[in-house]
Amino acid sequence: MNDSTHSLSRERVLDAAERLFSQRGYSSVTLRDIAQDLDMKQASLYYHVKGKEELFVEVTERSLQRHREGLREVMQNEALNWQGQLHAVTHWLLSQPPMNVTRVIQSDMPEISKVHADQLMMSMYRAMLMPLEQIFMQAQQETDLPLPHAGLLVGAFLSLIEGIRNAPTNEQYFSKDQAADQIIEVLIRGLQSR
Amino acid sequence: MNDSTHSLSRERVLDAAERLFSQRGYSSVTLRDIAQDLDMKQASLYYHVKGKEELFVEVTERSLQRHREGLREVMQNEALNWQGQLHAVTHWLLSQPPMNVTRVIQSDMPEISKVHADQLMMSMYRAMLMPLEQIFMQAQQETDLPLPHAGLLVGAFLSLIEGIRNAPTNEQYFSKDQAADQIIEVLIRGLQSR
DNA sequence: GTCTATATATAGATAGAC
DNA sequence: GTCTATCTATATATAGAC
Repeated sequence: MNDSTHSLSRERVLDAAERLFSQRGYSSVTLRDIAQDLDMKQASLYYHVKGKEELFVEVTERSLQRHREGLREVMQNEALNWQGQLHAVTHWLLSQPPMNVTRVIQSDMPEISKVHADQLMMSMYRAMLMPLEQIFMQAQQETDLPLPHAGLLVGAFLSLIEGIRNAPTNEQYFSKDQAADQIIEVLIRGLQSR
Repeated sequence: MNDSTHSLSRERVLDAAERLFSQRGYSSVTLRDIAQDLDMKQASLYYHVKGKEELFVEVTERSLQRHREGLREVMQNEALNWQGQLHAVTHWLLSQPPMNVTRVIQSDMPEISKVHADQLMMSMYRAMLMPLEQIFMQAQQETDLPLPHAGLLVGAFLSLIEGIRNAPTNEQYFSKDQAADQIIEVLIRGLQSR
């Protein structure tokens, strides 16, 4: 899509970069970290990519396109009600390398050029915020409670996902997906008794 | 508490460092950024602090102690029910520079020494996770719904706070506190009609 | 307490051999 | 495609004048 060569080793570079960037953020990850992860030398990466910023933009863009497609599919798969969609997209998001919207916006974006930052913001909106808004707009229509604006709910929901990701697995017998289901049920039904 | 001198200019250094670190994270912020913010030269910072890592640890520790004290106060102020406490601690957290637990753990901690990381993890638990767990344990007792483990709820709640912080203020006429109240009400009552 | 100057370390990037 | 060697830029850190 972006570059010419689609060799296998290039894919490996992108995969490693995406995993590291998405875990620790743009400025925390060095090209040497990525190379080391691949048992390569830092300079060898330059055969595959133009530079660090271009690498970050490409893997983030690639991840966002995958999110766009993945969310679309999981949302239209069997006409679920919005509650079911909420569970489904949660599981799908947790199956992916973390797309920590908060950190990307607050820490990563300021480190790259404005052109690239604007581009990623646009993609992020189209790939994640727009699709998820649809779910909450459905909820708006069905409920008789006064709900916050859908955009606000989407931001809150995406934060929740990242919170679940580093939930303490120590003291419990639950998988991430089970923990996620429990949290999503709270989001749907509330903490309070009826 | 930590160092000897408590001059006014030292406090200004710590304040600037805390604000920048808490906004953009450890590795994104350079000592030059902090110095520039204070109209100083980078080298001048070394009169006040031993180094970047020590500066980060000190301001993070200072912030956590403030959180410990602030949360304690706001929670015992007038015996609120847990719903009221949830709103109160939310407002208090939003009045502070962001303590983005997710980013601190995932991005900042790996950049510092294990000793310092362990120290901060401990303080973070005592200052934030423990006090907030009490609120959710109250909720557990009152509700007849099967709720997730309190630790999981705390993690989700703290993520929510950070999500609210960078909520889009563009298209709405609401303040952060109003947006927060709306989200917390969803957490309490749920999205779904009763 | 802050400065200039500089040392040292590290990161991104390039050149060229293989 | 990957390597070694190296350049350049930037960041942390130190020395010493004022």
